[in-house]
Amino acid sequence: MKPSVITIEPNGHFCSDCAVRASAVCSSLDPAELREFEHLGRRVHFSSGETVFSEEDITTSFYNVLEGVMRLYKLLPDGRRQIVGFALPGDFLGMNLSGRHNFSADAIGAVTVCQFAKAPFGRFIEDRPQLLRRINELAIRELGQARDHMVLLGRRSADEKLAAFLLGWRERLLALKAPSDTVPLPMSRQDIADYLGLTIETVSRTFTKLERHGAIEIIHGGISLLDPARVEALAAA
Amino acid sequence: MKPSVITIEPNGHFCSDCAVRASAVCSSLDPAELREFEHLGRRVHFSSGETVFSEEDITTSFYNVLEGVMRLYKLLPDGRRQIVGFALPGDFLGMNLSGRHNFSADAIGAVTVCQFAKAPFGRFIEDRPQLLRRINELAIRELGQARDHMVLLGRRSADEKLAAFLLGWRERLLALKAPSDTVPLPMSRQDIADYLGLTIETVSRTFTKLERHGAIEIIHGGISLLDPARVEALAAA
DNA sequence: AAACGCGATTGACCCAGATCAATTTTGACC
DNA sequence: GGTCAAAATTGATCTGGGTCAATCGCGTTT
Repeated sequence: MKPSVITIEPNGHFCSDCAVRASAVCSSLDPAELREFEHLGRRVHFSSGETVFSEEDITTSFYNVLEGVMRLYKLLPDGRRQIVGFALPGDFLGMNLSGRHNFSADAIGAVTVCQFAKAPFGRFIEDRPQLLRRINELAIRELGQARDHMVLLGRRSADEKLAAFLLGWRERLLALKAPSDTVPLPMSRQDIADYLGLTIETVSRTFTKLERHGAIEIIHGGISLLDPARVEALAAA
Repeated sequence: MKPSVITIEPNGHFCSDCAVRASAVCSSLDPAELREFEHLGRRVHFSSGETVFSEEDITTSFYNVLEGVMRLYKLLPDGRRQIVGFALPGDFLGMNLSGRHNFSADAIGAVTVCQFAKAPFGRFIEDRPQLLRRINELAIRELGQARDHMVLLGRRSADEKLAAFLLGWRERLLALKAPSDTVPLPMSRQDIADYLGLTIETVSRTFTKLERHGAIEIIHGGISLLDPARVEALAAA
């Protein structure tokens, strides 16, 4: 889909009111710094399915996710896709060494990001090591998640993959909303399959199987964890 | 295997002569800083198969690999293993958020590391943002490698996995030694299998198949790339 | 040099998950 | 509310890679 931007609101907001103020990279900035920081970023909206950046693109911006969900993925030349993660509010995107994004990012549903041009952001960070430290923390956290995901991809069965995915996703949403046994799944079955290294049919069948066994209920736009303990047992296996 | 240390040489070396001086975290330090840094680390040797640290251990040290190869892995409760990477000279280990290593590390063959106690290293880094920046670079590089590996684990066939592994391993060794079509493989077949999400039998059969097709030759302690172009074609697929 | 042990290879068979092929359900738009 | 198109489900069948089981090669020990 084309990367047409729906709305741009330069300076139309305040960092101090920002939903991700406490969790994003900005949590490392004091109020004075925040006021300066405010001028560097602009809110940009993307609608469902739009591509925020592509794998082969030269990196010109960093992004702070404010609202919505994004899929982060890599494609093989023949079209096979691996989703390497889902980005949620508070996530920071765009760090790399090569000068290119090494994965692509699409909006799943409506997404708002705070976009920073690379150069001014780089200058701002220069004399603020605590911001660098925060970015480093986020990178290290992601690295840990990436390693966990390698275990899932390399060594777990389809049932275990699905169960671990549901629990992991619920866990991540915990930071954003009240805990609940109803787990919204804004991404498609194909997205889930490409995240777990499965096919869409296997994802569908496995959901149905879990439902037949009374572990979950498939509801509109997500699933309900009827028997969390059973799902946890499956995921741990 | 027990973590018995073979040799300890406190201060028995100089950073300025260090083999990894130019590539490791220390490349961000100037000569004066390096002399101070020298007092923080101590060389520690491990022999083949010894565990340097374990997944569940509280992190008390950071490690800079000086010589040798290590396998970094995670275990599932039932014993399934996923190797999340191999560490080579210049690699930096021990960064984490939780206060615990989130993977285990064993020596493959003899290994020498430069070990830093967590607290003094943390203090040293405090007012040296360029060291922090260097650590961040290494973390981002690893994150990119981790994402590539997810694609391999989730979406590639056994043939592609092996071919990509051989080329990737050769590529990494390029930074350490002269380029060559002879690729040493210090790790066991089981290690390769656990890195690629395969079984030892499939690794063995796939090597044999590549050899029958004239793409590689299996030699003692490694393989020889007879037809690198063909292996590249397989890996790209 | 015989015996041992362990990693690697090879063969026979099997099965989890892929592939192929219909439906069925959902949702968006006149 | 009827018409499509896309997403999801379900069924039938196939297969890549796993499992189980020898066997081989080779360095080590006695």
